[in-house]
Amino acid sequence: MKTSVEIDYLRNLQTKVLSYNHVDAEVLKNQMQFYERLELKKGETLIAPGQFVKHFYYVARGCIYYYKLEEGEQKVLEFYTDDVFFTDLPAYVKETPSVHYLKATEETLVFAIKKSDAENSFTQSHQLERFGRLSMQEAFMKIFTRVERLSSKSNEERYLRLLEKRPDLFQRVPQYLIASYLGLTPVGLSKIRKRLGRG
Amino acid sequence: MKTSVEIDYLRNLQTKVLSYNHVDAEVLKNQMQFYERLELKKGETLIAPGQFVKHFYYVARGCIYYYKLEEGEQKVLEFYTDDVFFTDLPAYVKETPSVHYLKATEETLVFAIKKSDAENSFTQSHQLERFGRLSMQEAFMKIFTRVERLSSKSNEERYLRLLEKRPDLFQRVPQYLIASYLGLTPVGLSKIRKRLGRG
DNA sequence: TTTGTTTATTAAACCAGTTTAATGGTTTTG
DNA sequence: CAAAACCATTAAACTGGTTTAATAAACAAA
Repeated sequence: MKTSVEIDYLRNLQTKVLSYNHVDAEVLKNQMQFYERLELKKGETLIAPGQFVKHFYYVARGCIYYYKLEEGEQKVLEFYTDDVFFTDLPAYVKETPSVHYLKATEETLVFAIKKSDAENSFTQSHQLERFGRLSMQEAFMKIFTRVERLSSKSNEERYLRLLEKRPDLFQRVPQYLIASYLGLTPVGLSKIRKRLGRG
Repeated sequence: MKTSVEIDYLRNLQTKVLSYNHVDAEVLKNQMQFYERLELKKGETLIAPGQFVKHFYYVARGCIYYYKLEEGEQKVLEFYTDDVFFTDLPAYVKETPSVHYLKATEETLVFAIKKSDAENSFTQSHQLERFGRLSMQEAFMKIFTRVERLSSKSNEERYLRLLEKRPDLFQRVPQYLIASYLGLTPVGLSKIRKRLGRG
């Protein structure tokens, strides 16, 4: 599926960066040149265990899921959908082989910036360095609220919250991946849904 | 308890900052002047629900636990012990009243920097801004591995891991707080310990 | 010292999830 | 279009935790 006139996704990326901190137009424009466009088909893998993670990514459109294989079971850590930054941070930061997968659940457009380019631009621009700090801070806060919910809410409450906060996921992602994300088996999630009358 | 010659905790704090990024001696020395020394007695509260969180903190010595009251139950999110940074980040960032507690489990020494001072120094020094980014990145990675364990390890495995990684906690913190941190009731943790032969 | 308070353990009943397996519906593909 | 692959649901047996309550042990205070 494609709109007749393609959206300017690079512009969205710029807007995203600016939402964290002001960056001079020239610096920002220059920064955009480092981003490489990548189209992923449904089911295509961006990162697999053993690989080094040399890029930071931005999902322009589509959905990437981040998971790990634990005793043959997929354990979903996160879904990255339209207009967010992501990477496999442990491997990216430590420059060790990944133990995770990053895979598209649907046709997905991402932009990728090389680690060396990203780091150079942080060094060259205090504004971009701040963008880096604030975006990392936001990522921390998101995952923090997740830990908070994991430690104080029931599975049922977390299911209901996800249904409310990210209803789109239930359309675009198979239920067994959502179950895994919620820390449940597909059977367990099905029982909860039954109990709630298919809420 | 006190050593005959008091340790220079401010020097430890400087070393901590430098472990993230180089900062010119003069800038760092100047930065230290913003830190206010706070001594907390056992059980003393640093932050309680309803309060605004105007500082970022550093535990020089002792232990602070970070928790929330959920239907009358303490839900422990983290223990901050010697030589780490912490604050109630959601309230600090959003400047809304806290919904958490930060409380000392023992006699604790903390250094506090006002948010306005911290932000000014980030603006004035690119080096400090980078320190901010990298320390936030480290915080993210720590909490990320926690989510990973919560979603793929059993309670028993998480108990054993905590025992291995932070054995000191079991000496200085009551077991029911550790149980809460692990997402268990005190009874549940006791059963696991029994099963493992008081490992 | 004794008394009161806090903490850890145990037991028993219970429950929200798991595991395994079978069924049926839906989507993909040759 | 038919065949194959994938996915959600259900049932039944099971399990690792919870809840509640009682007991014991450790600690603090007077």
